[in-house]
Amino acid sequence: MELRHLRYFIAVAEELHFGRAAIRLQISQPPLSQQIKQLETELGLLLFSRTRQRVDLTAAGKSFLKNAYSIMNLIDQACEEAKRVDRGESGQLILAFTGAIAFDLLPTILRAYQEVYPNISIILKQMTTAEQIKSFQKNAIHVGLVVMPVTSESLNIELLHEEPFIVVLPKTHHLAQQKGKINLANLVNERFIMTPRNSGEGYYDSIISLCQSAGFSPKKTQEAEELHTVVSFVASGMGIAILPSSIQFVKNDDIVYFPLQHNFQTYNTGVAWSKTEVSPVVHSFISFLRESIIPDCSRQILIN
Amino acid sequence: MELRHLRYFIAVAEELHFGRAAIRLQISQPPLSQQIKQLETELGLLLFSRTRQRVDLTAAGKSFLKNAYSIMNLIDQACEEAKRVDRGESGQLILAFTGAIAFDLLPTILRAYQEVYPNISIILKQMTTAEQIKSFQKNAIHVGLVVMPVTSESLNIELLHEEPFIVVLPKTHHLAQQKGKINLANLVNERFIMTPRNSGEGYYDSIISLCQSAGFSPKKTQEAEELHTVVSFVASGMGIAILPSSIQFVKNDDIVYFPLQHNFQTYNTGVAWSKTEVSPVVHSFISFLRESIIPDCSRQILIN
DNA sequence: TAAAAATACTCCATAGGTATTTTAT
DNA sequence: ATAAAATACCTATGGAGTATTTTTA
Repeated sequence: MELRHLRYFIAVAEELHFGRAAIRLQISQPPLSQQIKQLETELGLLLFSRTRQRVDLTAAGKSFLKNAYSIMNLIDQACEEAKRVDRGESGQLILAFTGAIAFDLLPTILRAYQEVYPNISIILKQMTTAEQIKSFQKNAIHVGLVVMPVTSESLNIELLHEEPFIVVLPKTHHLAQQKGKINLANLVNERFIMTPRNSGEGYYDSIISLCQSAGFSPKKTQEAEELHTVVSFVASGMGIAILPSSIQFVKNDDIVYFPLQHNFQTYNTGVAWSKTEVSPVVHSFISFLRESIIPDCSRQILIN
Repeated sequence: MELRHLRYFIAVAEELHFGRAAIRLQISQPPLSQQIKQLETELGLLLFSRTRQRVDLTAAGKSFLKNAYSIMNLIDQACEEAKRVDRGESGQLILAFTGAIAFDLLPTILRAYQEVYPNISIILKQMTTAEQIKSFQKNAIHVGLVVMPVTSESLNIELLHEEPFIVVLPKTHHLAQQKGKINLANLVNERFIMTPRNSGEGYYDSIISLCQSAGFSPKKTQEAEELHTVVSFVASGMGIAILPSSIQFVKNDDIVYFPLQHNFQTYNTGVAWSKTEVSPVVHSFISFLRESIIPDCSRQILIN
C-alpha cells in the first residue's frame, strides 16, 4: 500500500464517482479504477459496491475511510511537528541554573521565552556551576546558566548578565548603622562566609580578588553551597558576605545590605552550551537570549 | 510523500546506517539515499546528520520517527478494522424487538451473541411488529425480531422461536380455581384483552383463529399496545387474555396462568431483515441466529 | 586511507494515458 | 441506448540498479 492508494480512495469515497474523482485527482479514470482495485485486493475486501447507477461505500469502506482521514491528518501533523522542531519552536530544553539567579534573572528569562516559544517544554535543574560542567559531559543538560568565568574546551560560554557586588552584614554588626557605601578595607578583620571553591570558581575567585585589591586576604569561616544559605548564615551572626546585588530579593529582617566603594568588579552570569550541540531548540534559545535578554541586562540591579 | 518514504526512513532511523538499512529493505544503497533525500527535500529539513563515522537522527528526525511509527500502526489498524467489518465481526447493529421477547428470548440472544462478537455494538429499539416494518422502509433498523406471520416483499423473514399460548386469568376469576388445562370453548363468554391489529397482525390473527377453531369469536374489550400492558389489564379484572407462555416472566400476584387444551397453534417470533441488506454485520448476525439460537428454541417454555 | 554516503547513468517496472469493452439500467 | 466502470494495451515517469566519486575521520 502507498499513500497514493489512500488519496485515491478518499477522492472516490467523497465523490462516489470514479470519473469525477479522477478529474479531481488530475488523472484519467482507468488508472484510478486500477489503483482502487489494487487496494481492495491487498485488503482482501471490497471498499465500494459498484452499480451503474451509483458507487457506494461498503461497511468496510466506511470504516476504512474514517481511518484514512486519521492517517492523512497524522501525516500532516508529523510534517508540521518536524518543521517546528527543526525551527527550534517545539521540543524539550533541559536548562540548568545556579541558585543565585532563581529570584530575578531566571523568571525574567522563562517568562519572556515561553511567550515566544509556547511549544517548548523547559525542564529546570538547579545546580552549581561545577555540577553543570559535569552534567554537560554526561549530556544531561542542554543549556546551563553559570557563574563566570568558566573555561572549558567543549563549551560555548557567553556573558548573559552582570551585576555589582554588595556587602551583607548582620543587623547587629557595628558597621550596620552607617549610611552610604562601605569601604572594602574596613572589612579586613571580618570573617567571610563563602561558597566552596569546588562548587564554582567564578564567585569564589571574585571575592578573593576583590579583597586582594583592598590589600587583604579574607578570613574564611563557615562555607555554604548556595548563596541564599550564605545569607542565612550572615543573619545568624556567623560572619559577613559579599554577594551579587540580586540577593536582595531574598528578604531577611536580620541583615542589611550596603554598596561597595570603588568596586568595578561585577558578578557575572553566563550561558553555556556544548560546542557539539545540534539541537535547534538550543540554538533558538541562545539566539533568544542574545536578542531579548542580554540587551536588557545593561540595566543593573542597584541598592535603592 | 509516499509510504515508501516512511518505510525507508524508519529502516534508516533504526539501523542508523544507509547500507544496512538498504540490505534490510532489499534494495541497493543509492536509491535509499535518494528516497531519503526526497523526503528531506519535501519536508524542507534534514532528518539525519551524516558523517562518515555515523548517521544520526536530528531533533526533527526523532520527532518524525515517533510520528512515523504512529502512522504505520494506524495503517495496520485501519486494515485490520476494515477486515473485521468485512467479516461482520465489528460494527454497529440496530436491532428492533417486540416487548414480548424482552424477558427471555432477547437477553438469551444478546448474551450469546456478544460473547462471540464482542466488537459489535448493538443498538436496541423496542417497537411493535408494525412499527418495525415501517422502520425497515426508512432504513432505520438493520434487523427486527417480529411476531409472525409477516408478509413483506422487501424483507427476509425466518422463524426464530415458537412457544405455546396460555390463558391468563385474574385470580378472582371463577375458572381460576381449577387444576390442569383450560378448554378454550369455556371462554366463549369472556371479554378478551388484545393488542390492536394495526400494531401487528400475527398475534391478533392467531387469537382470532384460535377462538374460531373453538367455535366462537372473542368478545373484545380494552386494547393495549404491549403484552405486559395486557397482563396489567387482566390483573385489574378488565378481562382475560391468551398470551405467549413467556409472558410468565412478568410476575404478577393478581393473575393465574393456565395451559390450553387441544392447542397446536404457537406464538411465533421471527427475525426480519431487508432483502437489499449488504452489511456483513447483519448477515453474520442472521447466521449466528440460525446456528446458535434457532436450534435451541425447539425447547419450548411451558407452565411448570 | 578506507568506509560510507552521494552522485551519475542506465534500465525497467509500473503508474498513467488512450481506446475499447462490459455492465446495468 | 447510455452512462459509467472495467479491461486491454501502450507510453513514459521515476524507482532501483551499477559504477563511480566525494567526503571525513
